[in-house]
Amino acid sequence: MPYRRTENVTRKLVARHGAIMAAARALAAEGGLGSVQIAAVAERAGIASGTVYRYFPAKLDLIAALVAAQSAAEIAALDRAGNAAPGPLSALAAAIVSFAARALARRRLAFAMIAEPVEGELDAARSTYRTALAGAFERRIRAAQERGYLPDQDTGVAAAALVGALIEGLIGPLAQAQTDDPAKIRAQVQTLTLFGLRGLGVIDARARGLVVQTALPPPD
Amino acid sequence: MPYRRTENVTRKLVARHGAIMAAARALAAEGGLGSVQIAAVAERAGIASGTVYRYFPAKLDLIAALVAAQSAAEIAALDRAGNAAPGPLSALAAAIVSFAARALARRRLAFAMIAEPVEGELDAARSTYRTALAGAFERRIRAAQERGYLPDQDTGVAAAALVGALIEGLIGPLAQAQTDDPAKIRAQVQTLTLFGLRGLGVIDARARGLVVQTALPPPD
DNA sequence: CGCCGACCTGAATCACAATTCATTTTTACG
DNA sequence: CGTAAAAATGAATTGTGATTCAGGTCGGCG
Repeated sequence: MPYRRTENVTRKLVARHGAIMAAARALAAEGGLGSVQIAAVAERAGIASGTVYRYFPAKLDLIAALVAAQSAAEIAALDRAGNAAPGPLSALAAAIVSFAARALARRRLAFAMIAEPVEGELDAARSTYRTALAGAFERRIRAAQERGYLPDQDTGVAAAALVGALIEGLIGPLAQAQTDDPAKIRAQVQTLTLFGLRGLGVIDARARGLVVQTALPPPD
Repeated sequence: MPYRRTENVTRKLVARHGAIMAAARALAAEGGLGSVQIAAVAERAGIASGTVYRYFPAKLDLIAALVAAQSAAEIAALDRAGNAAPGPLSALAAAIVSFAARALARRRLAFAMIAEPVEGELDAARSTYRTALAGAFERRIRAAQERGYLPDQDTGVAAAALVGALIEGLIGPLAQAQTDDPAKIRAQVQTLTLFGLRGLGVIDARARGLVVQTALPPPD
């Protein structure tokens, strides 16, 4: 048996897988999912285009992996923020603010992941993310509702509306004119958070101090 | 002068232009903008693919025309609904309900027009629609705000959030599971209208009777 | 050292639609 | 009818990227 996959080789393979993902992510962050082309990814990762296919059977799988990773990271952050809050309503507010602030900090990438136009098949990969995101918010909404903090409502539709309002308000084409001025960003996040909370039925979110500290730019 | 473009011929040309647009529209309604392919449009319109190019210099122009027509029709309907209302807030509510009900009645087409993923260039045509739509809502919001019916807020961001909430709640991937049951549809429209009005700062939209009659399916 | 198979390479191939254009058909009118 | 210009046709061309694959390279091991 003249060949055996040693630890050393395995490490190298894993590193390459990571390099491909990182290259794809970087390209998406710069030019959107449309810029994630095999040739470009390969060049960026310092390998030949054919090599990409030794790690991902097709481009679609690469994109799917990218979206899944990003999705998991965002939802984890959002859950973390919520769990650190004292009550259901402030958990909801924290989740919203967390999502909004992170999305704004990486507008292009966030847009690519969740809203940017791409051709058919590819989109299926992303709807997973939207669904997961809405699900995460829906859990919070339901929790608050059950304890009487929110009026009765269809939590599924409400969660979708919340996600839509955040996406469109933050990263959609309509918000493209925004600057990088931190004050403006903070104001935008507050406006949206307020909109979302009010929409869900929170009576006076501002007075209740739910919309206070806009989280700082995320780590990672 | 052996050839002159007669009235008769002109009529035929106009009819063809219309047939092409109609074919494109039908395809978009069935399979989304991705299905709007020159060959398919031509076949549907009963002409050869090359002929399409005698009416539209490029596919992009055809799509742009399609979106523009649809956009104008939707915004006109929305304005009409608003103008028929007695006050600013009910105008806003009427506009929202109008948009929501019409979109639900033609979910696929509405989605194609405003939210469905498509490749780059093509999307530029659509952002016009989103912008126009947000603008229409923003005018209503500002009017209500000026007369003290709504709290101070960034009307641009608020309008975008409203549009986002409606789109995502109505026709986005998250809402795909909806049935055609009229009762459910009405409930969904109400939930979203309520969400939107509350989000904008209307204190008790339901009690004020703003969210009452969900408009019947549109004509056209 | 030398061999083996896993790995990598990147030019060639394939797929898919938009777009072109040489030809054919239609229309108007003397 | 015959002719000229406009219109229409649809097969061929083009462009863009994904995907393949016939070699070349590399790491481990006897």
